[in-house]
Amino acid sequence: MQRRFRLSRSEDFKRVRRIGKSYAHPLVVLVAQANETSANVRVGVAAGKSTGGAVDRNRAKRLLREAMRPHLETLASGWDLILIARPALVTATLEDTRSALFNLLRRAKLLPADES
RNA sequence: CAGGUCGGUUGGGCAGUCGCGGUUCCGCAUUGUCGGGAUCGAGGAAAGUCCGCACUCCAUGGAGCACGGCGUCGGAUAGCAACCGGGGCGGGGAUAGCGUCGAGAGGCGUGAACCUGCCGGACAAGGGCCACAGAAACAAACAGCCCCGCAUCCGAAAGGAUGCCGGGGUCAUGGUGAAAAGGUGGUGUAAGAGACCACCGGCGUUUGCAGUAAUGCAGGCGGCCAGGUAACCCCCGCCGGGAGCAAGGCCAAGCAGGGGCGAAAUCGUCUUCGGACGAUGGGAGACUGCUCGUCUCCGCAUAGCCCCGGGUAGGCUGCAACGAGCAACGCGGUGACGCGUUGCCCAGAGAGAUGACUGCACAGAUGGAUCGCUCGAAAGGGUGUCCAUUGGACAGAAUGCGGCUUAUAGACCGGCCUGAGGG
RNA sequence: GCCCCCAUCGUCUAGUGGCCCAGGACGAAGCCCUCUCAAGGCUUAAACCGGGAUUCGAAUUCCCGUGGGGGCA
Repeated sequence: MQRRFRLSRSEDFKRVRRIGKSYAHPLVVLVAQANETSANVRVGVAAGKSTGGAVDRNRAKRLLREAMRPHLETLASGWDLILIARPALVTATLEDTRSALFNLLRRAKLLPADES
């Protein structure tokens, strides 16, 4: 996932967490907020201390970024998303993460019509 | 070969596809959050932050005190208390092994490699503490033993016995305790005691030998014996200014022009009579606890590099390297480490890059085949081959280095000690 | 990333190296009281974060680790 699709500013994270809508899954939590000023989708990835050590946190974030990658070009633009890793994600495979993320994106009605 | 023990190396390989970050080059009807190429991209602990440095800031890093740290000897280093090699005293190794006694069980003596803890001073001086128990915790007499006196009794006397009696000697014996003025044997004595003697143990001192030294071994002499605790205060010696890359520098933006602290003047010279300069004294601040010393500012209502409050959470730099640099080889050293030659330029993010999938081999583990070799009477064991399943730990750089500590599946290599057999 | 601090029953805490197999309060359990509950009374259980060192003796002193908490642009 290239940097231009990433959410990085601290204030952006705070805004999305405060007023965005959240969707939960045992592996991952999705927080979404519409943002007209942004040209494309921006995604932030987070893993708290409860996820594990530095190795586990990095792996969880990599899995989420890799699972999100195919959706970046097709998703409706103007959305800021945050993906929060849960402890069970450490033992999940890439396929598990993909299906969990697909499930969440559909529930948030972010997928284009032909994919859903 | 068996058993024990210690150290070192490694920390997964190859290929393909997709993806991420840095550097650099090229391209463009599209100069961008563009496209393409080349190249580089985690560790031995990157971790804990326990020590030590580099570097930066505190104007300079000055003296003394306070405070803190360290403390056997020698070495290594830019530096370190922690690293390396020795020494001493403990604990383990040790139900090893060896010797000896024994029918045996086992007893006694001695006990390697190696691991591990501690290390100035308690005789240079001083203070404190040592609960409970115990008579007494650094000096002491509870019981006991012994002597003398007195009283009573027995006795003709000599003398003997007894004592809620008195005075003294003594620590051998008893009990307490973690610890009670060396141990054994003798001499000695009223009873005893290093009071004296022999041997042993310990301390001090001295000579010789070995060693750079700590120290060890052997001998002589001496008082004959001095409790423990300094990871309690303390004394002696040595070392240390403080903070830390969120240090620090630059730019942009933003909030403000808020509150607190706050002194004392005197004299001289010049004067255009407003004042200026100098000296003494004072105040604020810096040197991060105090004093001195040094420096900056102020001068009668304000200065201040002071304190509080308020604001910013963006970018560039520090910061990605010619360095206490890395690799290979050689030499010196037991080793920490040093020297030389050659080659190399080797991660640099910023919500934080090194991953995913597939295939192929390879260590290893488990199960099976009962096929081969081998040990065995057998049960069974060892090893090879084939098949299946499984399968690679701990863990992620954030200014950089040296050491330590902690976590770590396995694989490979080597040293030392003890024992057995063979040459 | 860097720098500090803390750890004692379930919770909050006290505790000069020995008087501590660690005291108190709340809570818990049992009993008494009451027609029942509450209150009250009595009783009981329950802890020094782990390991090593110093010491005759460690919750306390020293070292190493573990787990929490806080501050710094």
